[in-house]
Amino acid sequence: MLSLKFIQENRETVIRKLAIKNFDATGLVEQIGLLDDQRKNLQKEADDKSAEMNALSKQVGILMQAGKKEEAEEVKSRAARLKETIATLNGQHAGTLAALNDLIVRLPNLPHDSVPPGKGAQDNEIVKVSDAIPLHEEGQLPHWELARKYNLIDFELGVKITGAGFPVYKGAGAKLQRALIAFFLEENIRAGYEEIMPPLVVNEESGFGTGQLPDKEGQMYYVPEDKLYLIPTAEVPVTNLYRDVILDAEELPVKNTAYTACFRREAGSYGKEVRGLNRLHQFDKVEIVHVAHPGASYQALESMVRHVESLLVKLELPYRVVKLCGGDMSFTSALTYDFEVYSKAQDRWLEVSSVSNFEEFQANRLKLRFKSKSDKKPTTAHTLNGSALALPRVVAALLENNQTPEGIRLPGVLRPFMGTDIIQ
RNA sequence: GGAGGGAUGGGUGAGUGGCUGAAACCAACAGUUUGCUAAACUGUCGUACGGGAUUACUGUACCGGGGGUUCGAAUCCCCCUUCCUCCGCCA
Repeated sequence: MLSLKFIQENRETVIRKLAIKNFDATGLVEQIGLLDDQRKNLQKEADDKSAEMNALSKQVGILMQAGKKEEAEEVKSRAARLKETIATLNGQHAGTLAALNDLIVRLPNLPHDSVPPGKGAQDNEIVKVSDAIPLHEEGQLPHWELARKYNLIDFELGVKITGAGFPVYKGAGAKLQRALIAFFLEENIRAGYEEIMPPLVVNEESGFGTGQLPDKEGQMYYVPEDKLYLIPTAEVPVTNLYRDVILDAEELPVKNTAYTACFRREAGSYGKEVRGLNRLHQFDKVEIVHVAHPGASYQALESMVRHVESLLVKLELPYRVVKLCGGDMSFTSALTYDFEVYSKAQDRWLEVSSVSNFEEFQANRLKLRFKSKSDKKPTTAHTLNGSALALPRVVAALLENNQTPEGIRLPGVLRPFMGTDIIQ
């Protein structure tokens, strides 16, 4: 969420920038202004009455000790009447604050100045395409057929034991998962990320902290008995590590990486979008998370983009980098780069990573701040995250792009983890 | 799952109804002293939201979280969370 102070001091900017995201904030900003005035007035009034109350209470104590019982009783009854007034004012204040919050959380994050306008995916800006994009050839098999041919993944078995979207990886298929996870983690650690292995379920506070709740509630699996949510991404537990935290300025930037399974209900998806590995309810992903100084967060974003790119280069996959337009960006992001790999047999671009700077948006909710020794007040940090990388579509592209009559040729970097460079 | 005991500022830890936003010590930070380091001394040393010439100063709230009793709660009562000890179960 945006901070109330920022909204109040930058009303025009908020409205102008959110228009890039095709969001008309005019009414909300105005209502927020009105409610904020109301809130301040109520607080002043309630605080003043409370001060009065505290003074009276103190007086009662002094009178009692002095043995002036009657006078004390008189002051007591005055205080009792004041108490009701204060309760009413506090109630109104709480109500106003809640209403104000409801409005504030409806405002999306402001897009960065460089975000191009646009309605959807067709307006995204392609910032880079790797060399040598292979041509689509007839007769090549899509990954779901290759997975069957080489006995790597059994989709039907997943349906039997769980349901659609829960594939069973077998043999070299299972090993390839482990290999990719290990490869990504090792690369991330080498790039300075500390590995985290977090819980796969989180509580409600964490869901709110990163913004999955309340609006994306239906996209998460939920365990009602324990009020726990299965994580849709490692971003949730890892970023929430820093909820309600004031870091020392010297600790920045925080760089974490985590492998987790991810669970998504994906309500409303269908057709070729969900074929094979294209969209799953459970999948594996290695995530990178940054907590950065506000002055350094875009530098951090660039370094994450370069790092993710290096992974795709090492995997020898054809890829492109896309800067999302205002209309295609998420609610919480200020700037997002998507990485897509080309799938030859499907003749499609598949998203394998999304790298975003959320600036203060998540940190405001998380109350994630930092302070140097000389600072009087804490400053809100910036958070960023990205996939490095999500497995299923990488696997799809690896299988489809590397099919040969002899088998699936694997890139050299996986050899140490697979023990071979061909799947037969 | 059952029984009992805890949760106080960065840390240790005092505080059982009023002058306590919280003693003391440690750590940290700034200054004085010093050839440097150390020591010593002095000061600062939580967060949020208000008021204010946005300086000074000042109000309110917060002692794990929520509710209650009271003129007044860190302190008493209830619920929850969590940690420790014991029992049960268990990878």
